Amino acid sequence: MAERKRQLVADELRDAALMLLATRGFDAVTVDDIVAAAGMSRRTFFRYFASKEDVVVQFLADMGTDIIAGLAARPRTEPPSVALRHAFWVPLAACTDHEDHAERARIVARLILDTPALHARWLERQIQWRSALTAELAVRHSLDPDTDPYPRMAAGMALLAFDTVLHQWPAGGDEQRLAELTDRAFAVVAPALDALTASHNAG
Amino acid sequence: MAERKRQLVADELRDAALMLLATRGFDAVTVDDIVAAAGMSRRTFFRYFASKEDVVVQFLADMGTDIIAGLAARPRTEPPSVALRHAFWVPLAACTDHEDHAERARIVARLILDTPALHARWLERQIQWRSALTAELAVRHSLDPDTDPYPRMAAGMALLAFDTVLHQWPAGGDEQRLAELTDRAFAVVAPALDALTASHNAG
DNA sequence: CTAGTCGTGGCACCGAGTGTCAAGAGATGC
DNA sequence: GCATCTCTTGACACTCGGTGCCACGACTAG
Repeated sequence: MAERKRQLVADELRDAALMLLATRGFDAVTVDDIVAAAGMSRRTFFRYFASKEDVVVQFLADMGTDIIAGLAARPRTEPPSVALRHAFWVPLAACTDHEDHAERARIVARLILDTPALHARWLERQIQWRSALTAELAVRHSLDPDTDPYPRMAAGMALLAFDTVLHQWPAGGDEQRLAELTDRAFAVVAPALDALTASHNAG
Repeated sequence: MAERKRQLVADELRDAALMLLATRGFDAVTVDDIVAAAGMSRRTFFRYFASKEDVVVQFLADMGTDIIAGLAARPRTEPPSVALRHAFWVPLAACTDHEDHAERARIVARLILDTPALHARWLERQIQWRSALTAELAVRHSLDPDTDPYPRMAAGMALLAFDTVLHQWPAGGDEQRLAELTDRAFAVVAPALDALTASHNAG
């Protein structure tokens, strides 16, 4: 009951923020502007979001856990490139499901790529995902993540593919090409990802 | 003449900052602490460094340009993995040349990896390098960096290898292993980097 | 000795983010 | 219905990073 109200307030804040940020740009909007538009106090804003950047980046909060869970759900017999591509594709496809959700996601993507401060936060988030992915890949292939560079770098390559897709997405127009972009990006890193099976058996 | 004094002041500031930051931690040291230790005014600090993070990150300013220049200097007949590994190895080896310079570099590396704010800046710097590397790789292989994902991802993979080396460097003890770490890291991404020659001729 | 230039310090200011406290809205118990 | 307890909110004050502005002092040219 109180939880719904909390979510409602957060949504109100987030919508007001996204609208202002997308139109005026990140740096030209202060937190006071946002709370004025949402009709709340400055202090309340920081109770719901840890920082101004957080309003935008929190948008991708669940995506990370979904990716990890998706990877864990893939059968271990699958080559790394395939398992990782599927794990990343699921939340990416979810973004394009709902019409308004997709448009908002593109706004967020643009905003993140255009704003240095947000880009930095997005990169930090990526690093968190990479840590989790590294751990998952380590157990998946029975490797020590501290000594063997493969798990960390495999996770990094998957994120690199994901980042490339995100970079090309707002630029192009069609949404259907998202799948194609994803396939092409993962195809580039696939040779290195799947070279594990040989080097693993060898080393 | 005046240039030497500028450099002298900057060094003074940087040394004082690094000493405090390394011992007390990044967040526990204010700019006022730094300028007090260096015997200068707060305003002067920001004339030499754009931000508190900049004191640490500027340490790696020249490295990026060196890497790009190093890549441009490699013969085009070289496979991408070899050319990139050499380009990254040169400034990395330079860090280990001078004794004190090496120790300071390790302090900086630790500081960057341990501090979220600095880590974010380092990632931003990496992105700048990636842009330059992408452009260089694009002309190097006659590809369009906007449509073909390879240049961007190849640059990203090289940086991923570099980042992995930096991550493993302060953890281990020996400096001689730096070359070994670099070789191993680049060996992981080499299959994807050198798959270009086949896909390029095919596509 | 004077005039122009440049680095510097001091000051005021903005914006992000935090701690603290009082007031109000509900839910609960009598 | 009323007291009470809790949870959220708003307001104020404060710290700190960062910037604009201006005046002072040093250094140089004529």
